Amino acid sequence: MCPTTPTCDKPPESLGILLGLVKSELVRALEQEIAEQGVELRFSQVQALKRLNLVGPMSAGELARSLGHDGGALTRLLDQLEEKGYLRRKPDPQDRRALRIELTASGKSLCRELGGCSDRVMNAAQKSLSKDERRHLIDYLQRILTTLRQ
Amino acid sequence: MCPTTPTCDKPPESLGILLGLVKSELVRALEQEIAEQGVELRFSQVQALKRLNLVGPMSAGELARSLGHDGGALTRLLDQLEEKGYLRRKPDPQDRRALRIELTASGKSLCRELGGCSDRVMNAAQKSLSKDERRHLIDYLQRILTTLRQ
DNA sequence: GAGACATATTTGCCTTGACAAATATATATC
DNA sequence: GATATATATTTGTCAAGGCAAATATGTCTC
Repeated sequence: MCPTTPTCDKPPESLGILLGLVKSELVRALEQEIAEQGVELRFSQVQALKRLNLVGPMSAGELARSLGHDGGALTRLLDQLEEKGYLRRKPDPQDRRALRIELTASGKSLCRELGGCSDRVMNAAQKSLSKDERRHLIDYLQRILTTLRQ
Repeated sequence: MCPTTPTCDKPPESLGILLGLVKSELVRALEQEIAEQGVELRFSQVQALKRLNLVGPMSAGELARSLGHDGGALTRLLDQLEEKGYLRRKPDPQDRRALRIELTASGKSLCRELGGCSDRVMNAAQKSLSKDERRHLIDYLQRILTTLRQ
């Protein structure tokens, strides 16, 4: 229906671009939902809090890797979230170079509030996909990621 | 094998994060491949050139939309590529507000050189996916994108 | 235990890209 | 055809995040 002829208005996006488009729309949708709850947080900040809430305290490096951020970016993300009182940096008793990042009571309660928010957005976004298709999507992406990282 | 218990080291990524991780690895891989060809271009610049090469001259707005960029970002992208001599801005004869962006001879020949580069990277990345799975992946992503844009 | 090397975090610098305001032109309405 | 509104591009401003250097600490080898 849309062959790659020069006359075709919308040739299929390359995978790289498509991924970027979907991600930025997801970010936009989630940030809007968050804002409607009266909370002032960006996508990455929400993801960091969710991660900490899900797996518990961890080092800055671990958190950076799981969010796909560089160390420098994470330092600044932590600054913002600590400033807002949602988490705190504690020294790691085993390793004096490292930090143990943990949610404050306020951070945990925010995560409870925000809990459904993110699920709602993700569900709405994947409305047209069946349960199986959603699983496959995640699976394909994880396989590509694994390949790219060798 | 990896239930969402607090003791699990690597709970599944959220879709939003996973998309970002895959995209940034793809970008990194492509930029490295490009650099190895001795060409100094970033991911977005390559995508813009490929797009122009594929569908022919178009307005700045069209190009921006197909790359998922804002107008301002596109102006600066065009500045860089025009500076390097790969494209030129011509006035649109039908609409004096608009531009007609077209590749120069140098831009076209660069695209020929780069042609296989991007395919190689994408193929390597999707090595573990079958033809059908690759088609499904694109399909799922496009459906999500359509949903998000209402 | 001294030196060499690896790792965790922070900081500085820089590029990319979003958003909004400005400008120019097109289109529609009266 | 004058006015209002919509669209195309450019520019200013800003925040996010990548990379590299700096610092502190851990680990390994002799």
